[in-house]
Amino acid sequence: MNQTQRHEKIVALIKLHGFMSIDDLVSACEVTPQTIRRDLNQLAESGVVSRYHGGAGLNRSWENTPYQERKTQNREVKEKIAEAVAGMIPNGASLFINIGTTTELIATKLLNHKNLHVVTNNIHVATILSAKEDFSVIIAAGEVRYRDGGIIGEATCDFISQFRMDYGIIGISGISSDGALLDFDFREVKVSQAILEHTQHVILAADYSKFERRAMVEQGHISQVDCLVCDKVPPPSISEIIKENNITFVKA
Amino acid sequence: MNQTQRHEKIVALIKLHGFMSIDDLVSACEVTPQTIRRDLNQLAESGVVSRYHGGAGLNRSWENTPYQERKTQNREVKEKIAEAVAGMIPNGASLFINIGTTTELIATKLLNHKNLHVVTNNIHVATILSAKEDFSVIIAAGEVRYRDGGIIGEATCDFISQFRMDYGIIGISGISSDGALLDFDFREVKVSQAILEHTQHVILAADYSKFERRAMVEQGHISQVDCLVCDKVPPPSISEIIKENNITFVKA
DNA sequence: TGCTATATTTTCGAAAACGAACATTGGCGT
DNA sequence: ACGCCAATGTTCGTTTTCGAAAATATAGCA
Repeated sequence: MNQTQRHEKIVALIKLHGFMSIDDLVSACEVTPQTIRRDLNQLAESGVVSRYHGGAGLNRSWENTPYQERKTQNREVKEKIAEAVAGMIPNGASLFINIGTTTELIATKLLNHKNLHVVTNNIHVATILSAKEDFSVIIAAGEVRYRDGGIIGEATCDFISQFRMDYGIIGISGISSDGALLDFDFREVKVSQAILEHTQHVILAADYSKFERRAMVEQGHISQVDCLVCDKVPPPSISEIIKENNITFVKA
Repeated sequence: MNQTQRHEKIVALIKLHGFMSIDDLVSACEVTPQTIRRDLNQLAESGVVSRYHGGAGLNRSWENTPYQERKTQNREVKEKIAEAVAGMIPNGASLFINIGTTTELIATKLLNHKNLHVVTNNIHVATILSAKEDFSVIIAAGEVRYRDGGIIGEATCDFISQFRMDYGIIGISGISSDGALLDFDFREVKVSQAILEHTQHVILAADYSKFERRAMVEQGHISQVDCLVCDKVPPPSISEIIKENNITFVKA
């Protein structure tokens, strides 16, 4: 095996496992620890992997995709919201889960449930939940958006419209003070609307920062929602709308 | 922050990053290296993470799903086949990619191409390829099979039948000596048939072990294929069929 | 063949990480 | 207040890993 080939192999192994110790790589490549060290140093130099004492792991820069960053924003808060939402879903229920970092977190919290029937247009949610043998996970068709793994488009809407589920879990980009639900991509909005229309109980998961964010496309109105889960009590204008429409508010 | 909270935080960080060095965790948790060491040893003891010199990484047991194991079987051979197949695809082409460990590997080798249009029923392929901004990745709808991330079912076939692509890349479970293509799941077979029917050039990627494997469901016949990529020359009976049908054979 | 460049192994002292033992802190119940 | 116990910090000798340098192997070329 050539040096270049070995480098490729090492990178592949690290990408597969997340981390490889020197010893692991020694037995995988059948060369001396020193050679592996030299390889790792070179690969680290060129920025392909991150060097650590005893081995090497995934490159740090990979974390810095905008999407991954968003994922760590407000993580503590989002986790609490996610747990609260997961607690509202009974075993055996059928549910929609749409695009969003929060909804993805909710998916991980649902892994201890049993016999859920899930329809989603989020490829990451599908991957997470398909690990459970007793879940039936159905993914919508459409174009996969590269930045967040969301599936959008007309085909997606048509597909979703075939179902009628117990729960719909949706995230949102922003909520304006008059209660309008806002998003950035009109194709995603269509999908969300389809979910809203084909669901018994709609649960909106939104951390407080969403009340201060503007977005371009109107997705619907908070009055279409049955339950709002948030980390803080929303601003007065929203609170009033919630009361008027008998929306359950859950503070995580 | 108490010990339990810190442990949770450590596990979360490791799951997020794949690997954390002692130093990283020290600055993240603001405790002594020794405390982190103690924590990591406890967590490693209870099997939550894997301990390494200088830090800790994701648990090894995660790799041992049957699917992940299959993925590393014959890896060297499959990589060569994958590279050969990827080399046959021109930039800007449209292609189907179906379920299979080999096809997944092919997807990773396609990452250096430009402007591909891909339709797939493999959730892992979709995840891999959606990382490229200039690709359009379309995923089929249907139920996600937990063991390999394949999407199958009637809806999947209908969806695929809407397209007409340049290339179809398919894997296979087994090939019998009379040239029949075999698989284990009849729902998957339907999808493969749909792909065969809606593709200009069908490329079959199969390592030699497939010629010795039996499977239950007949998916089609090797004569439907335009090109076979394999690591060795197939057995005589197959070679004859290949010649008779003018199938291109590529040895990786 | 002999020369040169590159890749790899071997060797070895320095630096880092390790674990064990001991000291300190901060609840918690009596 | 007192002692108890678990968690954390501190110290120190030991083990592991590191990287530089020298020795060896491999390949290409005159």
